[in-house]
Amino acid sequence: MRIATWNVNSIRARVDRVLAFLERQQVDVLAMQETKCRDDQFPSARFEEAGYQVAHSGFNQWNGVALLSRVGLEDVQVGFDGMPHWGEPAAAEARAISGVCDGVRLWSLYVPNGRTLEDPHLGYKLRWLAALRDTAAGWLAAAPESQVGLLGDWNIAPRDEDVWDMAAFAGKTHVSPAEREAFHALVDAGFTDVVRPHAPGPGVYTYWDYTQLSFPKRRGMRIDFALASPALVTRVQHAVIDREERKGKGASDHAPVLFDIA
DNA sequence: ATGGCTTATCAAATAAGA
Repeated sequence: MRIATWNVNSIRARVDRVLAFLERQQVDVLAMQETKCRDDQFPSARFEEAGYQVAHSGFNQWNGVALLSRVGLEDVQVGFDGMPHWGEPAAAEARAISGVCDGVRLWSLYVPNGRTLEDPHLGYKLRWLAALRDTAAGWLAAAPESQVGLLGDWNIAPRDEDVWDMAAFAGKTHVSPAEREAFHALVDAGFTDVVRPHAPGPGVYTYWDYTQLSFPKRRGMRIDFALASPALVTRVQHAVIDREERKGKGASDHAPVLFDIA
């Protein structure tokens, strides 16, 4: 089974490209982030025609997460227990959706950005990650053999080599100790990055800013990850970051991240 | 060096991304 995660940065602007990607890479399950639309605007029919079941959560033009599966999509859940709220009035955002695909519970996660180190959004980001850790740790405590994948845009560069130049990120989010600790708390809870061993750095990224010719200059960030529970890790055979999808007209600023399980 | 692209939105500036 081939599983992928991709921040598509608007599904309506990218649907043809996503369909071509699914065909080219023969993807069985795709977790998408930043669909940037409401449920009624999501192009479900296009994916159903291609043989995929669809689950989407989107409330407005911000955020939005989805799952596509051609190997079954059962017990869909929107949000996770204890997921923090944001905004005025405070409400749950469309940043988490999951379903069971051929026995594996896969999550599509869009971790809050954080914006700046002084912004309240950073506290929201850290609370969101802490709540995810607590809830996900509970799943493994209750069922240690459960197969769970936490896939998505984490908006964190866990290592210095995960950004093109640490000096350029001095005083910025995504590389702060607090954010990195929040990421490692998930790892410590039993969720392993299944892609890095197959796509080691330095210089290996999943995101490149649209501005300043970042992509051709190879100035990127590794911020999209697929983390797997212990029972799922043992099934992983291969993984790759599809850099080709960042090329050309109409590309998302993120590249898809794929892995195969036996 | 200033957010220098890209997307969405009550459609022209603004918010958000990271």
